[in-house]
Amino acid sequence: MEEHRKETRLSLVKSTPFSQLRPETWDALEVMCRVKSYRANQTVVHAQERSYFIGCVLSGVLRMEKTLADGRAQIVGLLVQGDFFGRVFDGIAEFSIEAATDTEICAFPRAEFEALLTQSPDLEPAVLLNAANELDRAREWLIILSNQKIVGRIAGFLLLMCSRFRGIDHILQPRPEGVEVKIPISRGDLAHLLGTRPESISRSLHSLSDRGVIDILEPDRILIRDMKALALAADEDEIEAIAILQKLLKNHRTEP
Amino acid sequence: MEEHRKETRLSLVKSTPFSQLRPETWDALEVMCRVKSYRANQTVVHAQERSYFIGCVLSGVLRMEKTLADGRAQIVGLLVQGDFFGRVFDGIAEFSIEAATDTEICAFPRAEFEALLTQSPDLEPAVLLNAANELDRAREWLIILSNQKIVGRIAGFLLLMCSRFRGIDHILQPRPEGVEVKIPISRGDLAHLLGTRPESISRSLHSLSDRGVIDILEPDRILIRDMKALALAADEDEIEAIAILQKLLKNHRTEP
DNA sequence: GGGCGGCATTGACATGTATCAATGACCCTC
DNA sequence: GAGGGTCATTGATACATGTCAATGCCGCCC
Repeated sequence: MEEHRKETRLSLVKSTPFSQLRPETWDALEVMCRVKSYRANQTVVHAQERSYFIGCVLSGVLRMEKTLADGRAQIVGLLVQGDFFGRVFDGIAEFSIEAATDTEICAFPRAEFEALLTQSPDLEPAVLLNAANELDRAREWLIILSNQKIVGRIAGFLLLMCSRFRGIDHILQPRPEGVEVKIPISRGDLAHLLGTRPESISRSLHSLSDRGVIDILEPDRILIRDMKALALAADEDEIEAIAILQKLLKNHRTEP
Repeated sequence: MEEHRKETRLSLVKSTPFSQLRPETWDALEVMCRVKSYRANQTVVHAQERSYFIGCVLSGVLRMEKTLADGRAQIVGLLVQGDFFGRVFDGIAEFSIEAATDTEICAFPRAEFEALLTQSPDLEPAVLLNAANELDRAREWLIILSNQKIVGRIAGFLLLMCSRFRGIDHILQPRPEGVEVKIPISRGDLAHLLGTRPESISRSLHSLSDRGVIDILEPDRILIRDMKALALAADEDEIEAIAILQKLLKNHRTEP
């Protein structure tokens, strides 16, 4: 049990936004938190319900969802190791949170968390910064989703994974040929997340693979070979122009 | 000058998220803030630059943008009366902010704002709640953008305007026939915001108009006649089914 | 007043993507 | 090992949307 607490603290320390916490506050946190486990597809927080804890992800991946009027759910974000969730000073969650994979979270009783917050002024900037970062991340998603073409969205998604999940080894692994990304959700969920359909995801992914930008090792393991080309694909379909140009050159070579 | 301060306070009090502030803090705010004016398309905050103030919108509309690698700008959100912007305890903005229309903002020097924050503990929940609300709003945008069909995105956009800009009379006006929404940005910007092109915006808007869901009084003045149908269009294209059904019935009537 | 430029709209066309249907791979259970 | 389920993939087709081009409207400046 003592071992588990230490592990918990370790995971917390690793999370960037809260890394500015002072040692004495860590001790307090260590006493407060409880580790909870969830299985894939289990619901952690129901939308519109009062939640009595603030959570921090220790392992696994969670998805935030909004349930639409017709019953379908729209994914609005993913949570990974080190991410906090739950509304401080308000208990009502706007979005429900479900485990995408088997998950361990660290739960802080909300009342105690808030009390700690008001008591220690040095904690406040950290929490606010955390909120601001979360906001920026949500806006990153916005940019990806505003991409007209699906290939662009997928490229943006992969790049976002790289930038956000850096250092989380069960998701991102550097290799000599490139970077391997583990997609923590199914094609269907990914399609949903990017505002499209599984079929389109499949096609776009294979299109990128055909161009040599990525390798599909397994359906959920993507190897990024050419990060620059991927960035081009995300920002614009400038890559298309390059591909067409290359094809033209090739035809020119083979023709005579 | 004294008059202007009173007006400023009035506008601030009207803003929902900060409405929980105590009177004594208002006095402090009132002393601190400076009113600044911007003309349409003027830049208020440059991305990646250190900003020395926290802003609150008094009048007009601002757009938050991310400048992409290729020079184009992607709009990630709109700011209206009562919205705060600027990162507390950090100064570096991730996104640039530009005036979409002529704008008046209230600027708090960042250092003083932060000092005030640490001094008065009752302010903290308000600021955190504000951040959380902002986050939820960003995720609302996400849901709208994840809509596959453009009509759905526009419907979602109009509904978001209704829910967010309630009470801001120069944007939203209740009328006997419905609710009039003033679109504060050009078709091009709107298209950009919704991840599409001006032509598609135009077509979708007129499609909704043909169905009687909305009226286009002027290009930038939309009258929502049937809020329920709009919600259906946003959530799903169930409205399509209705339209097809109605057309079938009409054909059936005219045929014999 | 006339010319100019920006904006919204419309049409025709090409392209991308959703949709439907079918297949194969994998995992789980029996 | 057989059978049923889910998931990824692929193909064919219809539809929505991007793209290009042309028009008309309006405000601005000379």
